[in-house]
Amino acid sequence: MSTRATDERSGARSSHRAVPREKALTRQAEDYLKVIYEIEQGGSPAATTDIAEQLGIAAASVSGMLQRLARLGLVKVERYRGARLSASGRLIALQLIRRHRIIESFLVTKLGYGWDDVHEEAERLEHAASADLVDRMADALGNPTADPHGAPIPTAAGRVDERRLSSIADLPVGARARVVRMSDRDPELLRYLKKRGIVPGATLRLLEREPFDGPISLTVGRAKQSIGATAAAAVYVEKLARTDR
Amino acid sequence: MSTRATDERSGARSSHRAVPREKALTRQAEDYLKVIYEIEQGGSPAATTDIAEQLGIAAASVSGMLQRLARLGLVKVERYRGARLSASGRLIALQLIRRHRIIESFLVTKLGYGWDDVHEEAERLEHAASADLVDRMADALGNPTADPHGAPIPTAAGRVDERRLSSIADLPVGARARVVRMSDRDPELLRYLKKRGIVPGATLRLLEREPFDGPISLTVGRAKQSIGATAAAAVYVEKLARTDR
DNA sequence: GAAATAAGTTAGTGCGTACTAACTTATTGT
DNA sequence: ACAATAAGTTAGTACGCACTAACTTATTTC
Repeated sequence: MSTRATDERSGARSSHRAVPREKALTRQAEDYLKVIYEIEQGGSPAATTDIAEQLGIAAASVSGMLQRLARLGLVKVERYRGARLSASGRLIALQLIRRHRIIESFLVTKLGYGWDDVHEEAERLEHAASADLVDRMADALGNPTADPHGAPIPTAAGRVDERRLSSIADLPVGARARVVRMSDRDPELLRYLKKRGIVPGATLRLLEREPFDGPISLTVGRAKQSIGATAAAAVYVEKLARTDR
Repeated sequence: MSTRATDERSGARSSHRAVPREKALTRQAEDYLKVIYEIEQGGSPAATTDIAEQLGIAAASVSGMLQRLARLGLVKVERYRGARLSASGRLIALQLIRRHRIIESFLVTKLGYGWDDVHEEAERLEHAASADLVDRMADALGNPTADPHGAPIPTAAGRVDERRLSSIADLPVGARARVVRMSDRDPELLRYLKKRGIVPGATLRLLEREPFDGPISLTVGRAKQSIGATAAAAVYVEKLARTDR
């Protein structure tokens, strides 16, 4: 409650240096960095089309913005190959994700939002909230390490657990697993899954999987369920030893 | 906790009508409406230069934006005369002010911010927070009717107490008055005033006033103070009958 | 490995929102 | 009343960030 950093988005002081340091990014630029980060988590550089699709804009617009971000030193672009975040771009993306997840947690815990319904609100607030505010929210929540969907919250310095988790869609038949986190994108889907008991912490066993993205049957607790491939891909799990009972 | 309006800033549904209905204003447009509202509270239409000064931009830029706002039916502009809000512009301004004040209250009450230090944060959040969020914050606070600086909070429908208050600067010598509210603009000034006991609810008596915007001496509680004209102009009061003790 | 297709880029356009410079209208002081 | 000054406007420019259309480079497939 004591050491508060001075506002980091006023852009007032200049301290003329060669490197064109953080000049208060626009909301759009921030959004690009975030989706590039997320796409990169898949292993390969972020392709123009993928970024465009995530943001719901035309691919041509992305080409333009990537050049600007490259000029700002936030991404490295290889022409016709895709973009990767630079260290500073990555930091910004992680801070944004931190904000997003803390805000989601706060909305759920302190303001009675449903966990399936906070994404959009957080999406807007993350660009407006100062680092100070986010730290205070985190304090008020007891500095949680995961958000309501089970996603890990990066530290202010940008450290996160980036382990790749498998989704239900990747599980072999017969495997037992614990739900660790789920995508926060689609409220409908989240409600659907919640109704079926598929929430972070739940334990499940995969019974069988039809080919061609067919239904996947599994037990959740002692209930037997059957879900589609899209739903399965949105649920990330941690495998449990088969010998667990 | 039940009836939540659908998001009012998505701008997705069209329902083609003649009137070009609210198409999700930009942050800037919203800011213009707010300062026009505030200036208009002074009695006369908002002059271009005044708007420019409040927003810290060039007058020429304001002329341009006023035309756009007029096109959107949010203000009425009389050339070379200034702008007034239309009914819909006014509503938007009041909703923004509602957001601002509820957010300020929330930050102070629930997140430990100092009342002298919330303005800037609220200034950003008010554009990002949905009506739903603001209502939830208001609920969590017990639906306060004034913010930490004593400013009245408009209802969601846009009703506010718009009585003009006099500032300390307007008080006649000898008058007793109670501090009702103060400008939230300048944190420094607020801290200065707070240190002197000049906060909403405080009672004071004006002892004397030097001419030419000279110092004003007054008693606050039983302490005697002397403050400058600028500080005095930022404190709004309600006169008390001289016979009060 | 050449043709077909997919992915990516450039060019040109439009809108929002700022700027400066130059001009016009309103107000004020003598 | 008229010159000086203040206030406001237009014109032209720039940048961010989107778009479509047309072109280029990669990848896939026969």
